[in-house]
Amino acid sequence: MGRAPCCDKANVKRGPWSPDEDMLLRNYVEKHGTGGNWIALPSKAGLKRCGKSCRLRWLNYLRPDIKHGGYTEEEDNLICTIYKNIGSRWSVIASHLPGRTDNDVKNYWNTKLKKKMMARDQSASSTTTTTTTTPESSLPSDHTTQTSLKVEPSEEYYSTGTSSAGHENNGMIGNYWSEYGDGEMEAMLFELGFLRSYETQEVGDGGPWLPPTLSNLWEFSDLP
DNA sequence: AAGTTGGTCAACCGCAGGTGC
DNA sequence: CGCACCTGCGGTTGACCAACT
Repeated sequence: MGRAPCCDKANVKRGPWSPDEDMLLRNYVEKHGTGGNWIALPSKAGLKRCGKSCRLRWLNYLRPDIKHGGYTEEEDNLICTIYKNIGSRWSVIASHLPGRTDNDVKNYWNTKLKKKMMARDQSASSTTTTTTTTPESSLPSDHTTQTSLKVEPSEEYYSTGTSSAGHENNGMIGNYWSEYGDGEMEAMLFELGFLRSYETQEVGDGGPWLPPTLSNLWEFSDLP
């Protein structure tokens, strides 16, 4: 005996959502919230849909803060950098892009960004300039082409805030620091142009890890 | 004009993991 | 501890549309 299906497939509507269905779902969630139970939500909202379908529709399309399309160069590079560090963990990648969903990021990567980055990698490999001492294994493969990849760091990255790891210098950066390994984080920061130079620091036994190159971060006011 | 091909994106599927009983 | 239920996730599918032949 297998697991019971999440819904009665014969009695739920499938396929594209109609404007009426969208309105029902939006109205219900805005008025009552999800109640932490997507399975029961469709019947309460008057929808003949599977709970999973409702959840997906809300998260990927109806949420008020959703952005569609219009990816910036900065977002492209951030997606690429994180992807090369952690792979296809779309929910993690999307969590670093305000207003973007995992589905959206995944689609964008598969349809556009992958090709774009492959083309960029190819052109990078055809050039022979190598300007850093960064370990190849821990960096995006196109890290050597800083000029073509250069991202203009934004105020957002430098927004004030205190990370759980005590990297009080940055809001977003601190969040990343608490999520990724120190080496990876440093590599990513260098990639994005936040570090003056990339150099690792040995961490002594027992001692608390200190952001080795926090002083190495460009101040927002004196970014190169 | 009709058929074909390729790109895009919303939606579905099935699995893994978390949680409560 | 084992089971059932639920959510979240990543991979995949399929409908739609535009460009091309």
